[in-house]
Parts: sequence; structure tokens; C-alpha cells
Amino acid sequence: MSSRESSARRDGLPIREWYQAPERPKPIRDRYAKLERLRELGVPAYAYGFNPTDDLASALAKYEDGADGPRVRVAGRLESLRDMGKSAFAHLGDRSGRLQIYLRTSDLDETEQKVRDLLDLGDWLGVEGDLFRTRTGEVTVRVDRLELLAKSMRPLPLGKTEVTEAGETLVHSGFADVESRYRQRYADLAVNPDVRSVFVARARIISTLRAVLDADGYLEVETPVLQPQYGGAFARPFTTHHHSLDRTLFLRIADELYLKRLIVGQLDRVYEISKNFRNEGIDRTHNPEFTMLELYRAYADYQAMMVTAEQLVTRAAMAVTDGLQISYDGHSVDLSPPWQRVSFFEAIQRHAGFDARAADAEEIRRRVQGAGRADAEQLGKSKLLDVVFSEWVEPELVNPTIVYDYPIEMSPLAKPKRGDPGLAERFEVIVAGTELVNAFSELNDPIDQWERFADQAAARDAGDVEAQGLDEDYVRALEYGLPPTGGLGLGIDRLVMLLTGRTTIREVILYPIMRDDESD
RNA sequence: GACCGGGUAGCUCAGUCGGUAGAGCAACGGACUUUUAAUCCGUAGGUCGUGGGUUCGAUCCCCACCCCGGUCACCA
Repeated sequence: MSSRESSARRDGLPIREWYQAPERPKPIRDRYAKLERLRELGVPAYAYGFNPTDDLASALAKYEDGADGPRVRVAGRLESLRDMGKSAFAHLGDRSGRLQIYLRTSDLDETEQKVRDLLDLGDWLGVEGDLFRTRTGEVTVRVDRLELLAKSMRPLPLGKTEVTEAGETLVHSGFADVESRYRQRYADLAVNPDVRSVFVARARIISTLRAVLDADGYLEVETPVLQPQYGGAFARPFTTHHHSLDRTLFLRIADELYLKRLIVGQLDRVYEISKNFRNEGIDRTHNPEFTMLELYRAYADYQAMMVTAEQLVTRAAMAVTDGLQISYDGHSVDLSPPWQRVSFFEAIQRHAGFDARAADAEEIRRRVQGAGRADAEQLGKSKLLDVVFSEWVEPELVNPTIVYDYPIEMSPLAKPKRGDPGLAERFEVIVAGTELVNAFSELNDPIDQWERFADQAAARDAGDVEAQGLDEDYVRALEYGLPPTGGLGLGIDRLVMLLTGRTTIREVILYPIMRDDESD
């Protein structure tokens, strides 16, 4: 309760009147009335803390059959309530799970009884009591101390949860509207345990990747998000402005060039888990901000990176799935290493049925046009090859496949292949039809790099908005000497999608980008 | 950007071939001291996405717009 004088208004009304106004949904008015009632009783609706002995799952695990007890002190959100007058059963929920509580009038003092009568689903409670097993077999806390930790003023879109005899959890009348779920992720998480589990898995995947790299001697670093010049990938950037420097800055589209500078600086093995920003379309596999792992290792080449890719993905998978056989989007996917390896041009030969290396741009263009691409006329050979690859090859690759030796024009930061300079020592890992990993033997010849940048600059001048700029400072770093280095980028969001069985990136990003919403 | 589908009670949805709308759950009142989608009795709850138009009358038909999803295009 606030004794502070406040002139705050909402829709022109003092806040407390706003909650009681007839325009408010009845459940909100009802809850406000309960808040007032608590105030009259002198019961704080918003406590300052609570010290549970256990989370709900560990409290549950403490029960041993045969005798009641032990005594536990737990907290959670009220997720269900079955009131039978002088007693009531309810479930508390937290991140670990659910635990039933039994509230019997005769076990509570007078104030607690009144508080019990003012409870709503969604309230946060702290309770204390002995564990016991009910007649129907559920381990339950017989509550003898009840404390309201926070009053919920707005009904959560809770469905009714039924645990079937088979142990499945069925949710009735649940919160399903995807728009509301993304806009009000807090409510989505509160109400949908499987949504929570995706983000728990995401955290485990990321901490596993860190653990693998840390154990392997990599140093985790942070490089600029705000960059005077963007590079390291092909994409349109977000542009911003720094006032006191009066200068244009870009949100990074990749951290590659900054990380490789650190190898020049003798940090030897580095990685960064970074948010990247690309000002492009939004769809099931693209969000304008997304998370990428990039790592660089001195003295390694792309062959070594292939092994690293297998290790990272399989270790992450084992942290969150039962095994390396998973199912995704109707496919069964076998993540077991070693993964199939196929060269870029072999893959096209196999899945598109022609020798793209021997073909000239005209022939490829004919084939691409035949497949209904209206814009083929404007595309150069390397873009055409990319179209061929993504149209005919990628959708066919379900089990993880290492596609290596890309055309050099498509790879301005990769070393030419030894013995075949028309190709680059680069590979991608394709799983379930999408790119998961991109890696190469890093180009460390400053003269060659300058030439490649110059080609990119020419492409940009010719209208390619995604071509990279010429980063002179980066070339200067290469002039000091970059040892042979292997580098690898891994799309974290897509990895999480794969390992949690989600087919839209929004399901693995807590707050995906949305258009403005005018509703309250 | 194009096309398709959607936006109705707090949630999940139904519906009106144009006459201001229903169900289940949630809510509120009552009964019930081992329930678990608790049960039983009763009550209340909606500017039918927004703005225009047609009409005696629009949630429904028409137009425009907004938001969401899907497909395609774009985006390596």
C-alpha cells in the first residue's frame, strides 16, 4: 500500500479509480477489490522476500514413502485451486515443476484463513508444512503457514492442466494465440511449461558450447556491436548515429573481422557468442537480431574446423536430447559423427544433375530460369550458383552434411584451396535443409585480401547493397601477420530450433521482433 | 511486396444466408475438511480489429487500413 501522494493518472483517472472503473474487465475489478480487502486486513500484498528450503521439484523429491514429512518451505505461483470450503487443494508452479498444496482451515491462523479466501490464480505464495501423500496418491504439502508474496492483478491465460494416466500433460483452454504469446512472452512462459523448457534448453546448449570451448583453451571475448564499418558477412546493416562523435555507426552484421584481429594479437584461440543484426526480411528462419557463435583458432585449417563443428553440435545435442537420433519437422535426423562430406560441385551434380563447374553462367541461368526464377537475368555466376545450391541441394540434405570447397567468388574472406585456386577452403554444414555452420581456412594473405575487398567494392559500386566494404584497418592487421587460422560460425538460434524441435525461429527467441501493437 | 487464412467474453472457440451474439473454462455469490479439467446450485461478463460506405437496421455485405499466421518473392 502506498501512502505516498501521487497525482499519477491512467486514462485520466487516479490509478485506484482506474482499477475500479466499469470499463475494466470484471476479473481485474474483482482482484483490485481483493487488494483493498487485504489492505484493510493489514496484510501486505507485495512481500519483500521469502526463503524457500527447496524449489518445488526438489521438495517433491524429499518425500519418502511410509511416513509423512519432511517439513518443507516452498514458494511458487498459484496455478490451480480447488476450494472445498473448509479445505482446498492447489498447485504451486515454478521453473522446476509443480507441487500440490493442501490448505485446511484448521491448520491456518485467522489471518491466513482470510488470505486464503482472497487468493486468485496467478498469485505468488510462500508456504510451509509437512509433506504427505493424499488418498489419490499425490505428494502434497499440508500447509500450516501461508504467506502471500505477490498479488496478481490480472488473470493469466491459464488453461486447465490434466495429467493423464499415461503421464502426459494435457492443457485445456490454453494460451495458444501466437501473436499474444510473443507480445506477452511473460504470460506465455508463465502458462506454458513447454515454452519454458525451450529456453531452459537454449541456456543449456549455450553453456555447453562455452564449456567445450573453454576446456579447449579458447578465450571468450567481446567485440564491438557498434562498428564504424560493417563486414564479415553479406547483409544490409542497421545504421545509427553517435551524437558526440557526430558519426555514422552500424550495428554489427558479424564479428568475424574483429575476432581475427585478435588472432593477430596473439590471443590464439578466441570465441564470441554475439547478437548480430541484419536489416532484412523476417520469416520462419530469420529474425533481424540473432545469435551467432564465432570462433577462431590459430594454426588450424578448415579440415580441423569440420571436426570442431561435429564436436560442438553433438555435445550440445547430448546436453538436451536423449541421443543423437532426433526428429525434426517430420524428418528423422542422425547427428552422429562423422558427418557426410561432399564438395559443393559434387553436391550440385548429385542433386541438380549437372556439372556446374564446367557450365558457363548462361547455362546455369537457363536452368535457374527454367525453375521459375524471374530475376535470373540480373544475377552473376556466383549468385546463380547460390540459387542452384539453395533450390536443389539444401532441401535434400537432412542429416548433417559438410559441403566443402565453395567457389572462391562466394567467399571473400576464405583462403584459396591448395592446388585449386578457383575454390575456397570453406564449408557449410547443412542440417534439415538449413545452414547451421559456415567455416573456412581464413585468408591471411594481406595482398590477396586487399584484392578481394576491391572486388567487393566494385560489386557494391555496381549496385550490390550487400557487398562488403574495404576495411583498410583489417588489411593492416593482416600485414602484421595472421597465422594460419581456422574459423567457424554457428547459428545458435537454428541449433536451438533443431534440438528443441521448433520450426520457427520465434519459438526460440524470447522476444522476437513484432510490429507495433496499439492494443493494451 | 503478392496471394490465401485469421482477428467475436479474461482463455479456447462456435455463430448470425443482415434484425445489436453463444458454449466450455476462468470470474462472482452459495454448498462441501483428501481434491486434481473437483462437483453441485445460482449470477454476471461483449463498442464482434479500426475507419468509412450500402441499408429502416451491419459483427455479418462493400471499400480502405491495422495486426497475426501460412505460402511465394526478396534476403547468400
